[in-house]
Amino acid sequence: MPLNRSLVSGLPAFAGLSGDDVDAVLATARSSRFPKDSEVFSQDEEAAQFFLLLSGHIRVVRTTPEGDQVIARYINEGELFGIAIAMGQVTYPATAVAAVDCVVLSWPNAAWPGLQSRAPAFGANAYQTIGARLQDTQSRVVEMSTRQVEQRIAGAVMRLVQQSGRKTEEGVEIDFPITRQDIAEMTGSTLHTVSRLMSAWEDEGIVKSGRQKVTVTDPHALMLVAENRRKK
Amino acid sequence: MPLNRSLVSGLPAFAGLSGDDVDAVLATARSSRFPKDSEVFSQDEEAAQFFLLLSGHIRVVRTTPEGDQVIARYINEGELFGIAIAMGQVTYPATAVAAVDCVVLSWPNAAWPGLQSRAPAFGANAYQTIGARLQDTQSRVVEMSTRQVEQRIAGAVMRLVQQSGRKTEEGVEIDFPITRQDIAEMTGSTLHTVSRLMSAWEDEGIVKSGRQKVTVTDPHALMLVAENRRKK
DNA sequence: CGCTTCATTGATCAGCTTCAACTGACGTGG
DNA sequence: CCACGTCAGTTGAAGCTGATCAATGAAGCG
Repeated sequence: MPLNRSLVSGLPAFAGLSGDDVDAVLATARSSRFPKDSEVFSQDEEAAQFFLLLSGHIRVVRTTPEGDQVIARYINEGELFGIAIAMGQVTYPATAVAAVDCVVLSWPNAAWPGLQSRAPAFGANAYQTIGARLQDTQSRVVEMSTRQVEQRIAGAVMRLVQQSGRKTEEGVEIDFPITRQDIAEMTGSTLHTVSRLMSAWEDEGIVKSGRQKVTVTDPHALMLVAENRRKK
Repeated sequence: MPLNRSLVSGLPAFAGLSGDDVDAVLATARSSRFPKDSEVFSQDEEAAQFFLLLSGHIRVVRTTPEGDQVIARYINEGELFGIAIAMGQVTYPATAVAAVDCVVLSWPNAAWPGLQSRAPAFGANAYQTIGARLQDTQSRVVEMSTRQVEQRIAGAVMRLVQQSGRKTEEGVEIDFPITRQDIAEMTGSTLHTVSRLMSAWEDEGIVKSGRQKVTVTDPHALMLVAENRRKK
């Protein structure tokens, strides 16, 4: 069963491609399901494919030799991931875990050169994705070097709701289950500190949160926290 | 005066190119000198060119709106930098400062598409550079999240001597002037902490350092410090 | 229902920043 | 060429942020 171009035609990764080009790219792809908590690929594993997330949310995690985990990023619907091939990497530098049930497209790496020549815009979009991630990651280094934990956590939560927020009657909720531990691993902190701060924010009416759930009720106030301009 | 291909033919950025291709790439380049402490390009400035460092050392710095500075990386001889064009960026995300007198090649961004088709391997090498920097930066995030300041500083010094070391009779010296403040800005620390730790290392016979100068006399011991496996 | 996972909250403490003062090296202009 | 100003580095003291340790509670799951 061939994949329908309407699945992907609106995505940034396919911007600038003709309908025929889209079909040509899809011809070498296949679609698969990954249940919640399953791994799409694993750190240091030989990179044989690259991926696009059709639906769901994926957590990209790096583990140190000592066993410490750091969340490199969350992948949202429509984004490419695992594109080691486009960076000239032989292995995946991190593990990709389905944060919820996911549907992904995958291409064998062997298809990459052909796609490059058949639809150069597709390759260019992939490179742009990598460039954007490099900038994001640099910004994260700057943030970790210059802001305190509370500001970093506030910033991380802001970004999560902006990229993966879902409106509810209470505010904007992060669209997938996320623990205090997860937020700690995104910010270079501990679940204890995250818990304390989120409790304090809840008292101030900035967020509402529960088990694996975070809802921002006052985004403006959270922004002020992130910028350290809140009146205490 | 045309540039001689022998200037660059051994560099990774030109790997896989025929001699004619190298000449074609060089045809659109021009060479210029930047004296110590001058800026090659500036953060948020519109990106009009991309660069390759022929000789010298360049410091790439990000400045926050609050005025905090973070050193994103040092560029070594033979490396591409300022390749915003390859990441689809309109402005430079950081400032590039000559750490010593430098010679750089520069290309107008307008030449990029032509180079891509004339010598695709050149483009591929640029993308590989970006991919490698993304991995480096991710590793830095992991390091900042999981290691203490002493380990991070030791790791940063190790990397500097590996990438830009020059053998002397005392050990391996970092090949350009670097201050405690610079090392602090690379590691998310302060010049005071860097100074204290380097003094302690000097007492232990691991390094010798002076004004804008760092020499590692016992790389193995420094590695142990970086891995937190030193017997105190 | 018992077990596991996730979250909360208090108490303690240390690693690192911040503040402050001082020293020595460099270079430059009179 | 020397005096002085600036820059880089050192080191002590104090204090705070955030980690660590510990214990308890609540929610979900098999």
